[in-house]
Amino acid sequence: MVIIMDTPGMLRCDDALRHWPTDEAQARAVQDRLRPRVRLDEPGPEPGFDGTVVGVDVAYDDARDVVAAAAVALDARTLAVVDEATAVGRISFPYVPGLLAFREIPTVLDALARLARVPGLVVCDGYGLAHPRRFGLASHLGVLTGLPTIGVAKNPFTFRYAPPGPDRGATSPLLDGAEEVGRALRTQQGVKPVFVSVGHRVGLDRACAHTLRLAAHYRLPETTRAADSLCRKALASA
DNA sequence: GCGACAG
DNA sequence: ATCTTGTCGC
Repeated sequence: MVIIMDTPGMLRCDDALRHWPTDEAQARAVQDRLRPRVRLDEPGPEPGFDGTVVGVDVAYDDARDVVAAAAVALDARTLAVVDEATAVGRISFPYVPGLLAFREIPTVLDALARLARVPGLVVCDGYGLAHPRRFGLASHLGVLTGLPTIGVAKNPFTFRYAPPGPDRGATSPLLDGAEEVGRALRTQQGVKPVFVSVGHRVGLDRACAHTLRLAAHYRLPETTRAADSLCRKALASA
């Protein structure tokens, strides 16, 4: 069912899924066990690299207990859509702040595995390092797949920030106390910033550069807009 | 104990 | 995330 591409540093995703936690205590233990495998020492692919940037997103129908995920691949140079894939499944975990990954990742892995090419970068809805235990959705997905990942969130979660300057590209630190866990990034003039954090194998500067480049026309990156639209369609026809 | 809380 | 109409503005 889940066939993940051959990536350096990847984990046995099928094992991870077989031992998927069923309660919050188990889930937190999984995060604590996997967190040391996050790699924060790589700059990550440079904007315009030769490969694909893949956006992933998930939509839910709690009444039917159905979840649909989408993965949309854009050419990193032209930002043209070159591939897309979807997957549907059962809801595997409730929404608990701090444990979002356990709700989203199984179906996202299914969708990712149906892409024709290995992504060069995966853009997630949500957070990576900016997480109570420094292991958000983007970091978790990165560690399981071995792929470079970043998180782009629409809300500051529990973190603090001063509003970035008014111009497109302005940033300000996203803070957990005194620690910078990500950045608020103004992607368009006159709109609320988005909140960028690193997931796995990507530095914060490049994470922001990719996000800004992907958000040339709207507040949110094209990757997440495309994935959001596709997973809703997949849910409607599931 | 109470409120806050990615999606 | 999701429930949901019209409406203000470019």
